[in-house]
This record gives sequence, structure tokens and C-alpha cells, in this order.
Amino acid sequence: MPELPEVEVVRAGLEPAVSGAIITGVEVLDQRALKRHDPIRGDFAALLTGSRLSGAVRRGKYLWFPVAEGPAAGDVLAAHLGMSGQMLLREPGRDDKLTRIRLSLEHPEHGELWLNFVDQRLFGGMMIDSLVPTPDALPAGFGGAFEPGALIPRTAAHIARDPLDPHFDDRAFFAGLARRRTGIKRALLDQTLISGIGNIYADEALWAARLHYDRESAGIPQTRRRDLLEQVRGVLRRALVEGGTSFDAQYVNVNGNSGYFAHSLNAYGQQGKACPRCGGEIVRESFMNRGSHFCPRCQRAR
DNA sequence: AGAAAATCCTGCCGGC
DNA sequence: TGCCGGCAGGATTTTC
Repeated sequence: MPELPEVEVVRAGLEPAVSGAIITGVEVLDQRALKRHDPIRGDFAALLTGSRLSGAVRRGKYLWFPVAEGPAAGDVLAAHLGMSGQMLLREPGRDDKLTRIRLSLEHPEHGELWLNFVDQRLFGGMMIDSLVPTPDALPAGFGGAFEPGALIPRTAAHIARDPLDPHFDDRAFFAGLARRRTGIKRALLDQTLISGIGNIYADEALWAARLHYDRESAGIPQTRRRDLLEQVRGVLRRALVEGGTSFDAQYVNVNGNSGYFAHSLNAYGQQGKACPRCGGEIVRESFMNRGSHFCPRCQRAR
């Protein structure tokens, strides 16, 4: 599933292609991929056609592309990959199965490209959104060469910074954990507390921190909270270096290639295998409508 | 108000 | 060979 490392790989791959490019054509092949777009602001294709994009910005799993010129100038093209979304850069004429939205790009240096938004399960989507000030008045997210400034898409404004953001508030995160009387994994998956973590990296970070997924968040000592955040950052950084996790050929980068972090997983999807740390058997339990993978021997409930 | 459950969505895969 | 039930889990909405 696309989580922070996968979305960052996509953002970095798109950055050189979209920065300075003009959208010359928009084809919405499945309207459901626009489910977050407010039609009152105007037709998606009409707003976007003729627009020049200035960069690619990410916070957590949210992506957006500021519009510098054209009908949507001052607003952004926002995208979320959901469960199975992909953004593929292709030679014009090269279609992909399950393409829901296609953007034709004209870049002053790189020429013409297709950007195919592919999404099997339709949990992801694109929209035109407006910018609002960030609650903390600090830069909105990570944009590579593009400096986003203190403006964030309205629909992403409620999301916390991600743990690789230099402005991430460690203390607010620890305070949030101390306040929550719920399982620690629920807290890690709460994008308003910490963004960018999904099921894979939650399980991996909890394994690394030797914490059971359903241990009460508020009862975890401060030293272990610190360690958990450290493990979260370590897992996300390592996955990013490996190009993300490709599981069941679900996630690919903008060229359609897989990431390699699946080979480095210690807990997620490893049920039945030996825990790499203690040799116990990794088990999978159903929790929050999803699988939780952990080692019952070195991740005790209490 | 905070926590938990319900909801959306469909291609793929294993089993028969 | 072909059908079909089950599976995957992001974020939002609804319920408790």
C-alpha cells in the first residue's frame, strides 16, 4: 500500500516531469476517481487544461501540484493514491490498464508525456483544491526543489506533519500518545497525530520497538515513546532508500518499477515465519479491519 | 468528545 | 477450464 516512502518515490519521480509543464489535455475515464473534487468550483478537465504546474509537494501520503498559470492558477491539483493508486509517466499513446484519469503534459525541455493515474480499487483520486495557511505557519511539506511556503490544500490541512518533516513536532506527538486511551497501532495510523504511516510500516515500527499493536498508548513510558518514534523514522528512511515496498505488485514508481523493501520486512506478511530477532513465530491477527503482524514472544501485550 | 465500527471499492487469486 | 467467494486496507462517515 502506498505509504510515506512509496508516495515520496512517486513525488520525486514526478517532480522533474511536472515542474514547468503545461497540461494540454485531460481525460477523465472514470468519474469516480474525482470523488473528492467539488464540481461547484468547475469542471475538473476545464480547470486543468492550459494550466502550468510548478512543482510536486508531499505531506505524509498527500500529494499536490501547485498551479502557476492558467484557469486554476493559485490553486493546486491534489492527489491521493489511496490503496492502489499509481501515477505512471508514459510516452504519449502508451496506455495502462485501469487508467482512471489521463493528463497530457507538455514540458519545455522534456517534450510531451502522458501522466496516467491508475487505480484498481478507486480509494484514491484527484481534485482541484485551494490553499489555506498551515496551522503552524511553517512550510506545508516537502517539495524537493520547489519551496511550498506556508500554504496547504484545504483537504490536507487537518493532517499532522510526517515524521521525516524537519518541522514535525515530537513533543506534540508524545503528548498525543499520552492522551490516547486506545491501542498504540491505532494511534500510529491516526493521520491527525502523525502522518505517512500505514499498515505495513506501523507493523514494522512496532516490531522494531518491541511493542504489541494493541498495547494502550497512554501507558507506554516516555523512553519507549521516544524509541518508537526513532524506529518509525528508521523504518521509513530505510524503505525510502530501497524505493518503497512492493507487495503483490500493488505499488510501483512512476516508471512502473517495483521497490525492494519487501525483502527487508521483519513482520508484515511474515506470518508463519521465524522472528528475525528471537526465532519465535510471527503471527497475523485481524485488528481494525486489517491484518496485524507481530511476534508474540518479543512483542508482549503487557 | 473520544473511540470504535461501518462504509466504500474491484481486480486478482486460490480452491474446487 | 471456468466460476466464485474471499481478500487487500486507505480515509471518511456514522454510531456509540
